[in-house]
Formats: sequence, C-alpha cells, structure tokens
Amino acid sequence: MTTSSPRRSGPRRSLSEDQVLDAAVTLLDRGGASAASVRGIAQEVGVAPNAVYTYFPDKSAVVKALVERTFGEIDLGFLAGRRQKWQDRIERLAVALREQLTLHPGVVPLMIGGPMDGPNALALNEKVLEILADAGLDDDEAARACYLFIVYVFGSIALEVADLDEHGPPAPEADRISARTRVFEQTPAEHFPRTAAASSVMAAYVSTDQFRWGVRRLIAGLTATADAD
Amino acid sequence: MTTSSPRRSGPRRSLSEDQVLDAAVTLLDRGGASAASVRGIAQEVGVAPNAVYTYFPDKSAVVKALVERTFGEIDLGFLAGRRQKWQDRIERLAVALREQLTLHPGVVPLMIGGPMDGPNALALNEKVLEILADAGLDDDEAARACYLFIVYVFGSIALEVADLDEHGPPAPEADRISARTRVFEQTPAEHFPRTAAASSVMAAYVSTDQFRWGVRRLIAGLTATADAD
DNA sequence: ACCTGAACACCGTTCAAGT
DNA sequence: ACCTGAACACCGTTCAAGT
Repeated sequence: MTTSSPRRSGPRRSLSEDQVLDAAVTLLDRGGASAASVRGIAQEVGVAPNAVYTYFPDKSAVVKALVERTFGEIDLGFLAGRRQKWQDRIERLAVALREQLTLHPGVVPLMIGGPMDGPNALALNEKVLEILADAGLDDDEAARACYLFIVYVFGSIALEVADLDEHGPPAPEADRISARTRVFEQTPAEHFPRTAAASSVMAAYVSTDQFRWGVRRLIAGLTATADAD
Repeated sequence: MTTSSPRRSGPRRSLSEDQVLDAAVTLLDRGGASAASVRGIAQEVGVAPNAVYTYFPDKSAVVKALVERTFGEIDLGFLAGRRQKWQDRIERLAVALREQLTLHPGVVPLMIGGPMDGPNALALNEKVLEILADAGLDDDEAARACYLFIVYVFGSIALEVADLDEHGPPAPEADRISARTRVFEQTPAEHFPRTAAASSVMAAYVSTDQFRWGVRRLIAGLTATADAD
C-alpha cells in the first residue's frame, strides 16, 4: 500500500511513514478516535514528539494518510466477476467495506471527518459507479445512487461506532448487541411505547444482518419504478 | 426548551445552563466542531474557566446537554395532520431535520459522536415509528425502516459537514455547490473517468434536491415488494 | 452555593542546536 | 537530512481559598 518514498541521504531515518501510521492505528484501536495524538504516536515508535514532523507536515497530514491507506486496504478485486448480478456485487462490496472499517473503529470518525477525496477513496467511488452503470442506470442516476450507497455504508458504521463509544478494544457482535439490549430495556415504556416495543430490533442495529437488510432495501428503492421524480 | 433547574441559595448565579450552551453554539458556528472548548465557553460568558464546572460536571455533559437541546428544537408538531400521506410526512420530517441541523453544522459531529439516547432523541425516534406504523409496516419492519431513515438523514448531513470542512460560517447552498464543482473539476479523468463524468451531479450532493431524491428512494425501497428477505 | 487563581497533566507545533 | 531539548500557546480538570 505504501507510496514508496524516494530514499534520501543523511543519517538513516529510523522510521517509515507506514510505521507512524501503524502506531496511530494501535493507539486508535486502544483508546478510540481521540487517542491518536502526535505525542502518543512518537512515544509508540520511540522518538521525540517533534520527530514525527520529519515524516508528515502536521497532524492532519497523518490523519489524511491513514485514511487513504485504510481505503487502499479494501480489496476491490474480488468484484471483477461481471457475471454476477449487480445487486450481489453491490451487497458484497457493502459488506466488505463494513468489515474493513469495523476492524479499526477508531479510524471511522477520521474518515467521515474529512473530504474523502484521495486516490483510493476515488477508486472506490469509481467501482461503485461502474457496478451501477452495469445495472443499466444512466450517468445521472448512477451518481445519485452512488452517493446514497456511500451515505448508507458510512452513516450506519458511524452510528455503530458512536454507540460503542469510548470502550476499549472492539467487542464481538453478540456482546455489542446484548450491551445495547440492556440500554434499551431501560427505555421508559410510558413515554416511548413504540421505541420500547421495538427495542429488541433496535438492539440488533449493530448486526451484519440488519446492515444487509438496509442494503437490499436501498437496491429495491433504486430498481423501483421511478414515479416520484 | 430549558429543563427548569431548582433555584438555590448562596450568591446569585450569574449564568444559566442555557447561556453556557448558547456560548458553545456561538463558538461552534464560528470555528467548527473543535472550537467549543471549556475555556472558550468560559471566556465567551465572562467567567473563569473552572466556573463552568458549577453548571456541568464535565465537558461531555455540556456536549450531551447541547445535543439534547438541539434535538428538542426540531418542531415535530406540524406532523400531527394524520390526513397527509405517510410518504409526505416522512419526507417533510427529513427535510425539517436537515434544515435544523444545517443551521449549526458544528453541532452535527457532536450529535453523531454520541449515543443519541436522550429524551428528545427518543421522541424523534418515536415520531418516525408512529408514521411508519401508520404506513402499515409491522413492528419489526418499522423498527428497521426507522433506523434506515435515521442513518440516511444523519449520514448525509455528516458527509456534507465534512466537506465544508473547517471553513468558517455556513455558506449558502449555491456557494457550497460551486466550491465542490471546483474540486471535482480537478479529478483526473484518465484515472477516474466515471467519477469525472459524474462530477456535476456529485457537486450537487449538498443540495436539498439531492437530499429529497434520496428520501424518496428510501421510501420506494420500503414500499417495494419484499422479495429479498 | 458560587466563583477565583494557581496548578497539573496533557495537547500540537516551532525553533535552535546537535549529528 | 534527521533527531533532540526546550519552549509556546493551547486544552480539560482539580484544589484550596475567598464571598
């Protein structure tokens, strides 16, 4: 994934850009989105805080590079099979994207916090547009649908991450569901009867099944006869 | 909106909880999501930094209260008319929600950053479930659809806010579209042909029209015959 | 009960100096 | 070219003291 940097002279650099990003991910996984401080990264890799500025101009550049690298780690190759139904290709892409992002929940707020306009982010965009073009949508509708898709994937993951809050390492899905169930069981039924009644379903929001259901509904909405335009 | 606090004795308190929250909003509007520091708030209302801790136990409590107040400022009363089509009620609720959130873009990341489990947030949830029940969806499907709706509204606004980044005060829609157009025109067409071709539509992602289109597609997906479950 | 000054442990970033 | 120590202007929070 590394954008190979030209070797320079002088005292051998003890670090690589990727090592800095690795340290950031480690801190992010350990302590959530706010844990990736420049000073923390420096300590993690064993240098003085300001040494980080030899590799990146400032903190936002570190974040940007990390986001781009994470986008690059999503394997888009397995979608090559054009023989599959486009609905399945979209669904599999969505699930793959969610899986990758869930691996490092702390990175998610950083991805959503910025413009998502790097090369790897655009490559993902391009892939989605390609699938939607194969589906027979015209350029205009494909662009809109692409955005709808991106919003759903990142929106649902962002809400998931927000719910597990600043708890430490990522918990398995079953644990997160039961934790949410406990919260919803406290919903006062006299004031919010519908929310209380729906609590078991709401607790499952963080499940892969629920996510898949949403993707299918989105697809259904795209293929439905366009009567409202 | 204020949760009326019981009057206490001692030296008259020079501030109210709402004044603290107002100051936070002012800073948020001026400098984006990271600008609402405790020290900044204190300066804004003219007290020492630690005086804020008389009104709120810590910063997260300030954020929580601000988020809750913002949820409360969304007028849900105008949806009372049960005679309207449920599709229109959902759409109007979505647009109202977006309008309210767009007023103070800096608050949006704070809303998404936490669990959205306060009374006013639950009241919104309840309203959506009510409309979906009127639409004839059963409890289970209404709960799932409600989540889909919430994800779309907050996801799309979060991505909007991320794009206008840390520019100062909220710009009018037309300005933001043309700013985005300028960015997308630089997309290298040789590497991302589809993205470049779709750039004019992508620039309009921040428009109300695009947002409405998405809501309609979501509704279409919900009413489409459920063949994929 | 409310507010203050002073302090603590953080943060991102810069600068002059060393190799 | 790379790294360091020291410093600057921030940050959230606590504590003892004043009214």
